[in-house]
Amino acid sequence: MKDEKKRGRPRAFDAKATLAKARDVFWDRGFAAASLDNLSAATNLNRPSLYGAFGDKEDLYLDTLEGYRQDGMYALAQALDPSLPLRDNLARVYEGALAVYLHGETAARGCLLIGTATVEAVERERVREVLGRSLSDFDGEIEKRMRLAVERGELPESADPQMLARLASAVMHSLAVRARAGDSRETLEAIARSGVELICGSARS
Amino acid sequence: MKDEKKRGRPRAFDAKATLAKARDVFWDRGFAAASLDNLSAATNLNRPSLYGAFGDKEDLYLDTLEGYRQDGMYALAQALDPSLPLRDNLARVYEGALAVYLHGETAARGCLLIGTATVEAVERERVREVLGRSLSDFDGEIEKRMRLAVERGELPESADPQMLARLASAVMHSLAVRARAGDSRETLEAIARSGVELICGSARS
DNA sequence: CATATTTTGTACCGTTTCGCATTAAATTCT
DNA sequence: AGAATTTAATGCGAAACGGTACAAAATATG
Repeated sequence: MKDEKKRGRPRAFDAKATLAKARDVFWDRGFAAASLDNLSAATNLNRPSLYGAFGDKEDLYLDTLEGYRQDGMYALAQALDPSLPLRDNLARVYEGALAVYLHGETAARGCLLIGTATVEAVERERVREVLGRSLSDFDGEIEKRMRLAVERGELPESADPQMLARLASAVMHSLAVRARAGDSRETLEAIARSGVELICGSARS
Repeated sequence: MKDEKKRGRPRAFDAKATLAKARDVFWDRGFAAASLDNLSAATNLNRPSLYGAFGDKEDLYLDTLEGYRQDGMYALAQALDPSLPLRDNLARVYEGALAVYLHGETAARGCLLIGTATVEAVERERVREVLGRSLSDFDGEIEKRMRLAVERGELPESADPQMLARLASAVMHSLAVRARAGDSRETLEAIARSGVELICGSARS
């Protein structure tokens, strides 16, 4: 399913690598301020090639968002390894997020979705749909782990897995915004630690 | 200090009302996607008048952000009325926020700062500065109330007012993002309730 | 009333924007 | 080898962009 020789002239670029470069442009500038010329320069692709391969600017943007979402979900599942205590799971989630969020040149980039899709969500339905789905998928994955924690006794029976998951996500949303607002790594790590403590606090383990 | 008769032709518009209309445009479209024509149409002001009164687009945007920040700080101080229990204070903060965030035509607008300034913060230092200051001022105001709560015994001595305040803000940040992502009022209210419960949970009152 | 000063409205400028039309190049199929 | 097909590259073009020059209008001052 990989190397089906297609008929015409072969592509001189790797679609995945191109998407990654386009993603970085959107990440820094946002969707609206990223011009096709910016994207063309960053990907070393002419505008017509970009257009032919990915569609218009919004299509390309949605592609990068979808890839980012999938990468995030994979990293989340890794961090939530159920053989580790819930506390460690959450700490790993935040640690991994901060590693991504703080990687910026002039200023930290935060989260691609929260940092750049949120602003477009009001007027672009497709963006709003991806953003909404990304957030709720994220919640859902954490919720699964929370439910397991209740079953195992890591959390008391009275704990509400769905709500705890949403609050765990809330801390991440805040880290994403604050990173982009210029908060220091130390501050963000302190918030992450306190978040873990508060959410796992009811666990007497 | 109000009605100093200035020399030339008087202004035919109210600066504050104009800023409010411009703010609405930025709120829906974001800074980058809001054109001077959009702003001119919404404010019923010609572009040169806009420019003369508020400077360039970024200046105008920063003005609206600053006004929004001040309004928010005032509303926050009101909600944190120290004659009420901490629980009620937090609930009022979130209730007031949701009333603002859910007011949208097609989709909910969320928070002007988190929804539209975050994306510009990376490349526009002045926006990043206002956003950072807004977030930390907000944290600080809640922190004051948290410290009072510890003094009064609403929270245990072991509670960390600064961190609890930052986590209380985190819930707000999440509400802001989720509103714009299309979450329902019911969902957001449930998150707010759970947030209050979790943060005030250590209070045995 | 004349002058100075500020705001308003029209029109315009150079640039950038997105998207596409067209042609050249590279590969497979016959 | 030649036809068919897909991609690459150049360049165009109409529209939108932010910003400003300039003249007309409206007020205060002398």
